[in-house]
Amino acid sequence: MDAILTTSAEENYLKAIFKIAEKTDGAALTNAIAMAMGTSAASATDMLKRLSEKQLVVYEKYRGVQLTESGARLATALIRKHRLWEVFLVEKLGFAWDEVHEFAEQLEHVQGESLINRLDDFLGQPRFDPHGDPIPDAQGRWLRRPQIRLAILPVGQTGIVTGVDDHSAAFLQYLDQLGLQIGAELQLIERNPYDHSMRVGIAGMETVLSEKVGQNLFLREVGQNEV
Amino acid sequence: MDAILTTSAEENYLKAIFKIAEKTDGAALTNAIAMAMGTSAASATDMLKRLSEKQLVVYEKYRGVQLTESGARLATALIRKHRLWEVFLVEKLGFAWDEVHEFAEQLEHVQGESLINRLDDFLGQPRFDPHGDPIPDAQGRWLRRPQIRLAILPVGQTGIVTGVDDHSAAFLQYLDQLGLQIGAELQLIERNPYDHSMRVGIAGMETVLSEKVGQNLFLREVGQNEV
DNA sequence: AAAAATTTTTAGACAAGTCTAAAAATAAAA
DNA sequence: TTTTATTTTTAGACTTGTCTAAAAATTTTT
Repeated sequence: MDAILTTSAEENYLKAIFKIAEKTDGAALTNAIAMAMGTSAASATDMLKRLSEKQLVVYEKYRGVQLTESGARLATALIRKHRLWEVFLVEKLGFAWDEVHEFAEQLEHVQGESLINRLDDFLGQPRFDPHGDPIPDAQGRWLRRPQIRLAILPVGQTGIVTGVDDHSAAFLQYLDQLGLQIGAELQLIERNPYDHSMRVGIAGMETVLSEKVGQNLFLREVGQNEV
Repeated sequence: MDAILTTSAEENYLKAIFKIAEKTDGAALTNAIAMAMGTSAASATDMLKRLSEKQLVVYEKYRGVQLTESGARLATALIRKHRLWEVFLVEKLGFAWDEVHEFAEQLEHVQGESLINRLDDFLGQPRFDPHGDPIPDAQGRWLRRPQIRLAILPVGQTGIVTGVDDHSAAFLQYLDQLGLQIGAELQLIERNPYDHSMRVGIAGMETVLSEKVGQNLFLREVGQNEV
């Protein structure tokens, strides 16, 4: 409950650990963390010890770390801040969804509970950010939506774009160009058995998307169409 | 013209130097800087050397520093950011004018030209912050308004509150309580020759204000009233 | 199960920003 | 003008976060 003092660097590590732990079974290995942070394994080891001293992770030599409850709470709060600032940047300041990440990386470290809660209210308590990622509420709870990658959508199915897995500017700009913003409708007409590329319909137009695009695009299924 | 990389600490020193230089004749002594920063003179000396290496100040041993053109430009940009964020916090998030300083201290260090310019547009390019301080534009130009301290306002004169010199929460809250927000009208009825306290009219009510309050309150004179 | 490859940790170093204590320079007072 | 007081600088140390190189532990391969 008492506020633990953390530096920006510590917070960034916590966030990286949180995201790694999400994909694995809760543990994060030193090398994976170093990779995610773009630092050396030696630096990561140093930081893991520091985080361990602050009781934000449980660290076991050669076994990596696991977030403690307060560590996870902190990471979640950080993600909340990041995503709310992204909503602000897009909705209020008019930035494109591929321009906001770096700013949000900085803004998420601004300290002060009341600031982020007031921002949340100002924005109308959005539950998803401009990339479709869920925003935890003040208690750290988030909504999960049923969504499926385009890559595994059944042929003939129609879906609404709900999010992306790849957040790179290059991918987001490509989606913009295709008219595939969040909320756009897409129909999967045919999947090529050779390279798994897909013929799709977007706003009445037909295009072909690579498997890579399919792997990085999330949809909500909305209905079956005859093939 | 090329962007000089600065740390938050360096930026804070630049801001402090700028404010000291405003009050003196352009030079800032080591001790004054240390005092403003709440650090030791030794630490300040270290930093002055660093800023000098980056060509942000001209440093002369035992003589203090003077901002270079790029140093002054950076300090001005920082003040612009601080004050624009304060406007955002008060106008958009609904904070009181005594609550925003600490947040703005953090927000002013968020890097990125486009962010602050878009924020400026979003806010309607305000020329004054919630405390009445002028906000430099993107070119570093600011408006100067004719204003006078209540302490030297002639008796019988009416004024509109335009700003404060003391930005402490205690003072700002006291002003709130008196109904003395920016834009409020105040009439100086009488000045006590013994302690220079003042009998004033605010919104039809009479109160007595100390000289200290008078020293920290700025007004625009709007008219003569018979005594 | 031993050898090879990989991962992780330790050791030692560096930069930024801070500190205290002592030395040096400047300014003020006698 | 000499002494005293003040200001400023230097010297040495500490913390955070980083690095490289080498050592140690673990995992994988044979």
